[in-house]
Amino acid sequence: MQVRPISSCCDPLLDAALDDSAATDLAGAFKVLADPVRLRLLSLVANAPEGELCACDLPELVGRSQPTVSHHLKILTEAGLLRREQRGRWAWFRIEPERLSVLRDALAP
Amino acid sequence: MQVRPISSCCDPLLDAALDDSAATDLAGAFKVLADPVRLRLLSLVANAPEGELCACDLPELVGRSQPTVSHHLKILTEAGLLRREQRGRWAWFRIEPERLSVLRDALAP
DNA sequence: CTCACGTATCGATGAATGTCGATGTGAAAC
DNA sequence: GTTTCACATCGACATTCATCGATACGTGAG
Repeated sequence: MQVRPISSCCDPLLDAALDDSAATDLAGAFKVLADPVRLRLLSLVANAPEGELCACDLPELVGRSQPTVSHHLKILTEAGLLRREQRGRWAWFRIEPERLSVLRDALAP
Repeated sequence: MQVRPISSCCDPLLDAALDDSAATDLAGAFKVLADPVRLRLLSLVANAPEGELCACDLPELVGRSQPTVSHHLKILTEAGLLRREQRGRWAWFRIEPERLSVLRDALAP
């Protein structure tokens, strides 16, 4: 999946008609959230004890193989929804909550 | 695409970890918004002069064939985001704005 | 009843995407 | 240097989906 960082692209949906390019950008952002495994990864990291989670625990938590989890983590990170930090041999992830507010604003009335 | 009416399925993403079934429901809702043509249809209807738009005008407005537009309108209607009203030979569409707030709440902090 | 027209459905097709086994990469431990 | 381990990338496959031409459906007009 081609992923661009989620960024403010447009007025709220109900306030102004989208042009073609803004619609493509916004649809791309929603596509990142349109997968159950990615939503679970996001919510697991967001609700982790210290606000962060080791990638090593995620395949078992979401019931998918290690390559599949790695694939989804890359998409979430490239979208800017997760921040990756390497510690020794392990990768730790945190939520970047501001990115979600961009999408929330696009749905605002 | 298999579409279910968008309905509240879960606490906000950042407040509680999603279980498998809630994640599937929420992902399905975001899938409806994950297409640029559907987003343009939504915003065109939402910003129409009288709050409603005739399906007959939409293929030209979004640059897609009549069957394609009909397909997307069905998905949006089944998701509950649009309301369809038949008038004679024409179909008119209005926004159902409450459905968007379900998704906005799922992204709330 | 028949025709005209707006819309929905069907069938086919090409493109995108989720998935996983196999393998590559890079860093720490010995 | 070699081994081990965590993670990323690759290649292949099956599935899903957007798209459109052809056609069916349904409603109002004549």
